[in-house]
Amino acid sequence: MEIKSDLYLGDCREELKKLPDNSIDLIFTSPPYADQRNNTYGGIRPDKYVDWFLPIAEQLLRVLKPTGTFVLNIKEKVVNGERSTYVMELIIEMRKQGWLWTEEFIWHKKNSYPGKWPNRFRDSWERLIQFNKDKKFKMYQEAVMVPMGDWAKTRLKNLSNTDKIRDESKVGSGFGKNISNWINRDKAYPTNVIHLATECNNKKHSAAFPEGLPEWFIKLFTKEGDTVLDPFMGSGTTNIIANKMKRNSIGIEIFEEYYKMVEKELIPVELLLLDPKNTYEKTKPDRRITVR
Amino acid sequence: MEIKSDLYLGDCREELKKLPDNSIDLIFTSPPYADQRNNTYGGIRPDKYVDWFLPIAEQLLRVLKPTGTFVLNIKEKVVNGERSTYVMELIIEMRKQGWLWTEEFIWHKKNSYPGKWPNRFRDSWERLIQFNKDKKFKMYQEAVMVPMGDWAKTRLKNLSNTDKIRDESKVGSGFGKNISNWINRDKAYPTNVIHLATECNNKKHSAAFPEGLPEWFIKLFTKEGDTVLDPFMGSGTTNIIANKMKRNSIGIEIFEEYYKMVEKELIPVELLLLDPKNTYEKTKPDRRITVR
DNA sequence: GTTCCGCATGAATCGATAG
DNA sequence: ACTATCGATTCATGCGGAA
Repeated sequence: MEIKSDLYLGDCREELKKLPDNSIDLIFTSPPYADQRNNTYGGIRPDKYVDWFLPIAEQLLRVLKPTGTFVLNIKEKVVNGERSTYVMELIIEMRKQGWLWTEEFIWHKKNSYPGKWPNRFRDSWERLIQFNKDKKFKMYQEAVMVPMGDWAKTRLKNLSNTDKIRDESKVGSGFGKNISNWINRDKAYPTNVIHLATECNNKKHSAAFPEGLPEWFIKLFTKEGDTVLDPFMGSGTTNIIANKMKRNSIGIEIFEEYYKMVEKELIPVELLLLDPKNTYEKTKPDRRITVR
Repeated sequence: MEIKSDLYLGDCREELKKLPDNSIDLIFTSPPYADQRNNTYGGIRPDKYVDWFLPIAEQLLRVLKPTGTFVLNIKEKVVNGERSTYVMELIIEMRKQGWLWTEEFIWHKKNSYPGKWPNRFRDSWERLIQFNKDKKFKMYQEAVMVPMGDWAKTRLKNLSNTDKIRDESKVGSGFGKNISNWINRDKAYPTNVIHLATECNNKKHSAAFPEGLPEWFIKLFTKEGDTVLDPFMGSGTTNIIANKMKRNSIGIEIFEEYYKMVEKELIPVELLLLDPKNTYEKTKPDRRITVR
């Protein structure tokens, strides 16, 4: 199977128009938050945020397949001691465009930014808002099942390495055959709370979110050969992970430096995928998501 | 110190009018969620929820002290495959009444209700929305501190050079007050994500939330002798915990059976408090909150 | 080779100071 | 009065060098 990654350099308000209707299976993106990342999209003011995002949301609605899903990672900032309301207003307005607000997942960031203030604690969670075009969307729940209970974990630890390799060589289809007989009873469906630490220490690419985050949603909402879009590509975490998981990916980035960086990283990944010996699972077994 | 608990039997839309202005330090409540508890508040439909709640919110704004806090425990239900928007609309409308939306805490329910749906996972979190009347409200952060992570113990023994450098570069006067913050510190401030299991095995009453939840917020926003209000008392968890923590409490309940049940439970608590040997801390040391 | 330990830093937020 | 800039605060994580 040939996996493609298409990158666009430019403002997604324009670049999105180049994509055909009903062509995307999953949109996973983290737009610049209000007054954040001022160097790229010019620091959108909280009170202008909804107006700025709505035309983009309309394009996203057009390019998404009816069975597809849009996952929006966002969090409102504090202004003048209060949380801004632009995220809630955005959800209400996007519903008027025709989006269905299916669910809100919580990303719990265990290592949230430190600080002490007289009137508030550290903010350690972000929203992952799931939108759909249609009530009938595709969801592969089995792909993100997690081991149940502690004893299951210890037994997994005691498995031989060969068992682990065989296990992990079957991505998307759950666990490997040889242990599936007894592990099957001990898998549970996850919840709508996702525990992941931020990667604040990665020197190569300091991404807004850890790889595990797009990985989880790509597993849940797409299968191999599907197409993933990130209109605010940034350091390209979504696209790189999508490619490693054998999904086609489309990325749009306004900032040339980021664009070229991602381009450079995606080429080796593609060469790697062409070699049948080098699968994502064998070379990077440690990339498995840790969701509790 | 004499601790009182006043219970009102009736509809809080009427009963709240009996309370004086600016008299409450903390309102902690979990109102009937839309389309539930049909026997009491008549099963408020999601599309009528905001209209139903706003007059109550106005009364709450009136009775709350300017330094007080209102914590609203709520979660929107799924209607027709979509999350309802009434909670978001409520926040937006309450701000127009004069409420400040200070923060949104997440209650992560570790043992959420099991279940499986084709297009959705278990819902394991609820909103705890903090409203205030004024930017200057009272908050006793030290009361809810949690044990620090492991690294801190070793770091406290021999402060790293980084801390000294960071300190000196900013303060200039060497390690003075900054270091003293770290000495003798084995606790850290919590975040805005609260981990508590739901109480699934409480035989007497099926409360909307575990005792630890009101306990945490009572610790955080009140001191002994303050007054806590729950206008939707239900099984009285908030009031009973408040009394055990030596806070005055006011509860309003529309359903007589609940009202009498709470009344019966509160009397023994008050007798207990009159005996100087029986303090909350001595008799119930295990009630301390477990938040991670 | 493990394990241990030092180290840098992150979608943050507040209050004071300056224009 | 209202906005822009700046310093101070503080904890979990993963890396790399040391034991």
